[in-house]
Amino acid sequence: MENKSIADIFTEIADILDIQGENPFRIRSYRNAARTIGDLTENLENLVKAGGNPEEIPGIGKSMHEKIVEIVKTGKCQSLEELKKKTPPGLTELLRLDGLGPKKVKLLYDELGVDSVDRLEKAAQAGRLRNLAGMGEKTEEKILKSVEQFRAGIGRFKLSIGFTYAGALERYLGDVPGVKRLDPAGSFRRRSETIGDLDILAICAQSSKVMDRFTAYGEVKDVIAKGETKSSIRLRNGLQVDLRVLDDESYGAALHYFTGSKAHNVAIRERAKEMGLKVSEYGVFRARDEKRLTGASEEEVFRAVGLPFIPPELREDRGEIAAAEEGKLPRLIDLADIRGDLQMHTVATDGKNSILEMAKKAKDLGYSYVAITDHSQAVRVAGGLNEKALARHLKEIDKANGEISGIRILKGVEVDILGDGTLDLKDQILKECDVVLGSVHSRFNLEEAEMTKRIIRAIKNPCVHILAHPTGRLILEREPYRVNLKEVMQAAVDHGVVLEINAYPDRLDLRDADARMARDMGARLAISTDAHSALQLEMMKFGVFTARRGWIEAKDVINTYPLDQMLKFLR
DNA sequence: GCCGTTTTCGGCCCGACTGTTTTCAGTCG
Repeated sequence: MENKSIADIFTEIADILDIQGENPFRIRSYRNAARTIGDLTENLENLVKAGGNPEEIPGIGKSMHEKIVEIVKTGKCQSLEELKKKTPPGLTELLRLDGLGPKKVKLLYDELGVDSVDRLEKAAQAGRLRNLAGMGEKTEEKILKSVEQFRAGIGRFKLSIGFTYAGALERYLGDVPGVKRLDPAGSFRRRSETIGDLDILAICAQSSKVMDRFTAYGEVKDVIAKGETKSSIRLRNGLQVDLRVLDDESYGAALHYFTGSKAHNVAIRERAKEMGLKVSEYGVFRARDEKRLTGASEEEVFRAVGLPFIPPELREDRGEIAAAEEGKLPRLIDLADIRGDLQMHTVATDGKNSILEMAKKAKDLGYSYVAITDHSQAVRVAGGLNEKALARHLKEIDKANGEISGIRILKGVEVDILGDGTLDLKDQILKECDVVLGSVHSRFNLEEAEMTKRIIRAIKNPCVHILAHPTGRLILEREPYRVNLKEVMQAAVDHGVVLEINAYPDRLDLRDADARMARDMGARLAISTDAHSALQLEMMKFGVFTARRGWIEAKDVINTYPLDQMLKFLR
């Protein structure tokens, strides 16, 4: 049983309770629990079976504990089954539609028997929604649009897509006269691995000018709303972008507010309330007389509630407020701390550039070392190398080192971990490499115990330095394979194997919360791009973002070390 | 349903916008 399945059950309970009009705070408890469980590294089923106590997890109390135990034991949750009897499960899907909340979903079901997206669409097309209380023709139109949107399957976007458009829009809007500031906020600013939309904040003397420019952007498909303070557009690829124009004096409060996360904001506001303050997107106010105290910068907002500045990547209500209060915020790693890149591919296998071209680009990025790590033979589609071919390739690397100065090219390989946990190449050739990455590219469907055993066997091989993309997931495309990550991490710690944060924007593997757990267990990390072209070496920033979201400091990451120290660590 | 250096009971963030309304409910972030 995966944690995600347990979290999904709690989310469904929350959705149904919402539709039934239950106590909103009870609903929030379920949603909070679902979020917390989704962030856990440790598998709850294993924890329960090992006699651990889920109630030690914040937001999990007696009732949730009992349900978790029940779900782990029976695969089901009786409370949810009871709820489903009264409210058809199809209704929760309707909640995913833009503009539809619990009240309208209930109304649609009670009055028209709508219990699916299909039926909703038919009812709307037949003009049967406009007669319902609180609905009219416009609502009907909006719902039809939402159905279309839903069908298009446009949900979340990888962070890298956000970068493409945030950058383009900043350049596009930046030269509008009167624009003083532009800041993308939201999950993008928190460097969340996926984003639902893009929020851009601006200070501009004449807001209508920047709004006009914004809604005329070349990639616009629809203008959803256009006003003096807020406009929304949808791009051709489905991404919604909001632009808000704000005042100087409340800019910091707004930036904090629109950066979120929602859970972080709630926690900050609760804290403010206890201090007799009120925090909103307009500033920090004294509660008793609404006197405005501050709000021009984020630093001021944090100071007003007695906290140092909390970096956006940490604002997930994962303990950052307590840490800030105790002066124990981590000194997060920066891109500038990175001294080398320890995974990349060349034309020898499935890369686009030569060894030298990769090294030159890395040198331009300011690195002092790179490891060339082409695939081993098992990865046939990539033209993986056998022992002979790798031996030749290593000679090529030696040669390339003679043709470039100012950067050291390390000899490496990404060797496949075969189904039984043995490696795809003989130890003898692996020993000639400075950097050996072990990774899984096949047989993703093993049972958890078998996969765990397989990977740990590879970790125990003294030739392996780094476990690459440890969970095999592809964001929005492929779930991680089933593996007991905590056991893998412990094995890595015990055998001095480094765990990778793969910076490829489709992977980001380990993910943030898991990297944090690994570090807490004493593991070292490597942040590597897995670049298949010279240009892709620039993706390092995505790995650094992930590390920052995982509370990682430079000292936890071996490719922030000078070459000698890094090599010493690998050996 | 969760939680507690004021509390084991009584709290639980805050405001804008939209569309439908004669004063507001619902949704969203």
